[in-house]
Amino acid sequence: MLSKKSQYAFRALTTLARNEGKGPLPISKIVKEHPMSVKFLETILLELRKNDILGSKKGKGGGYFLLRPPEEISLAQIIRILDGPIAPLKCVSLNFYERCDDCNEVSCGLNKLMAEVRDAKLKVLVKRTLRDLI
Amino acid sequence: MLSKKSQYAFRALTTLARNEGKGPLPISKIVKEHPMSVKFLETILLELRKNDILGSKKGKGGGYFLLRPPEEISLAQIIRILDGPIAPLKCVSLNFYERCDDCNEVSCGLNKLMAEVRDAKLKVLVKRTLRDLI
DNA sequence: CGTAATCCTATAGATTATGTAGGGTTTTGC
DNA sequence: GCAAAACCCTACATAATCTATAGGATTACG
Repeated sequence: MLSKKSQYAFRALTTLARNEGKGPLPISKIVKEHPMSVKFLETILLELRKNDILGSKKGKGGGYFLLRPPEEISLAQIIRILDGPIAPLKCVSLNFYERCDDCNEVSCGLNKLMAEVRDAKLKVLVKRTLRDLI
Repeated sequence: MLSKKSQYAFRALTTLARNEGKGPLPISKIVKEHPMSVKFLETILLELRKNDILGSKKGKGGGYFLLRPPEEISLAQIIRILDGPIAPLKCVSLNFYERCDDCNEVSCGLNKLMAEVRDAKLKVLVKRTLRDLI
């Protein structure tokens, strides 16, 4: 399940994508379109900025903007930043791999199947971008 | 991410699937193959029994057994019982649907994409069964 | 009857998700 | 310059969920 963080992020990113090329958009404007806690959204956008999805401009007339065109920002990138692994198990995660110590022959059977699930999800989440969200 | 509950369940179910047709298998035997908390596994197997995945026999010589052959028990069934929805959003869930009140044109764009993700996951999770785990 | 097993429910403890608080810093426009 | 607008930062509060434990009650076999 997508966290609220990711859901809110996608709403804000939709607005930012629509605003592409029109300069920075302040949080106040985003919240006007999608009612939610300003402070909470602030922390989310900050996280996206630190992960090079968004740029920002301070001061009057400032705000947030996409660093790349919407079609170059996949849903997978956003979800990984805000929710972590897309794979159902860490031991088959591409970006958050962790060895599973209790991985005997059995859970390894599960591994293979969960890698299939991971690939199925990724096929959609990598192909689909913010452009598809507009 | 799969919960520990589901992971433990799959281990136990693997053992039970291997034991198919050989009568009930007590928890003590399962835990011998997969070291874990007996009590925790107990609550998990109970849940699977209440959801018609497992049958049980009480008393001496009792234990748990599959109610259907392994190839008729999909991973999706187990995950839904123990972890809930497979869809990334309740509002596109087939088995756990809930209306999302804040579903304007934007989150609905997300809806469609998340339904794609759901279908991609289901394609694997419905096709794959306990038989594939053995 | 004694032992082995499941059945049941409550709750404890840990972790994560969600949101809030309270300021600090930078920039702009007058 | 200075005030307002906006982002920046971090800690904390609260709630929910996950994980696991406890302690018995019930049933069945020999």
